[in-house]
Amino acid sequence: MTDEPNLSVGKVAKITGLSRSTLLHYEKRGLLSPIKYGNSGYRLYNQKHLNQIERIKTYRSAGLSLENIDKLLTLTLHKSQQLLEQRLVNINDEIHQLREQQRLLLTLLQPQNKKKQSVKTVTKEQWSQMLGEAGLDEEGKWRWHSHFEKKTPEAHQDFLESLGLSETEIEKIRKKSRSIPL
Amino acid sequence: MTDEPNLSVGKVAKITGLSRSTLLHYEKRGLLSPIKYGNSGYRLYNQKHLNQIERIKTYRSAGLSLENIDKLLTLTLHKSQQLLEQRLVNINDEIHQLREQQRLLLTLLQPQNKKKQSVKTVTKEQWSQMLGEAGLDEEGKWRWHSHFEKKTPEAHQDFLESLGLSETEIEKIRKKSRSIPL
DNA sequence: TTGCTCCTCACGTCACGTGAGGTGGC
DNA sequence: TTGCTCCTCACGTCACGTGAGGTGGC
Repeated sequence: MTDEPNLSVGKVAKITGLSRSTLLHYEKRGLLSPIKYGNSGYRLYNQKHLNQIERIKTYRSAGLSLENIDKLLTLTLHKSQQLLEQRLVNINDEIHQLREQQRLLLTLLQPQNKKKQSVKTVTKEQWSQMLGEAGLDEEGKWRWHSHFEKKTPEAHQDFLESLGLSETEIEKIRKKSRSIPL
Repeated sequence: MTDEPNLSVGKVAKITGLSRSTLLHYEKRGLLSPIKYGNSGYRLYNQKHLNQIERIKTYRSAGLSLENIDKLLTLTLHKSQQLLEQRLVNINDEIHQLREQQRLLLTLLQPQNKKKQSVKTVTKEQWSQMLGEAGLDEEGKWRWHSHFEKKTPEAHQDFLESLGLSETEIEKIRKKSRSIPL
């Protein structure tokens, strides 16, 4: 029950699911400071180290860099939140980039195959058709756009981008959405 | 009008918008073979090289690795397509990972701020509400799910994931979607 | 003594960027 | 001769992985 260090790297590696080299890497980066003893240089870890490792793992699985994790482990709560929020923004950018890459690939593949042109993506036409089949007429569709735009404008932009529309086309739709009285 | 090599690295860099080091890097990786002349070792590029560079740039902006680009420049059309399609699949995986990271970050930020919990993401409730406001009743919403599921099942899965639903919840919705007669 | 775990370098990965130190052409 | 561009290494980045070569504990 005491917190005496009694775990070797190998054991910690097994417990945490990380590799030995990863553990040593975190140590070199200053994120982890196990106790060394004797002239053999063996490392010993205790429960606090395990907790620290779990925190690091959580942050890593959110895609944060070791540099930022280092800050998160020491900074104030407020600053930490800013870092996490910054990461959220970065993720949005990354997703946008990937979507653009997808669109480019689809145009590159276009000439040859027309059948499965949209692997997992939906086109504007398909979307419109589905809303129609569900029972919405043109006016209903615009009411939907309008609510979407009013409630979460950024998500609306995001959604339109996911349909592969150009910026000018998106702007048109959003403009019209805003002009409709609710 | 002949295709004599007459462009130096610096000029090619300016024309293509790539850096000198990038050009040299592509050369080292075997993607580009400018002509060297004299004992000065100066490189000269011609129009064919410029075309090659444009192809490389296109593939790079689709997120392909230099290794795969090397293959794309030599392989058969069929094999090339497979590589591009593989990249499409990878992108989907990457987007899914980023979405999971977003969800994790939101839960990490949750305790403190409840107001802007969804930066650019829409929740299931919001979505349902918007469809309702546009004029769809419960039955209409399920008709919509059903068409979505039938037309593009993978995109349906993708969409539900983007709302932050759990796998089991998604499976429930898709199952119900499939059971509705169109 | 035999395994097993541990240790410390050091180099490789990926797509470049950034110098350092030196030479060629106008 | 002065700039300007060019050249070839070589090392740094990011988060580790993979040995090599050697030592400590049961």
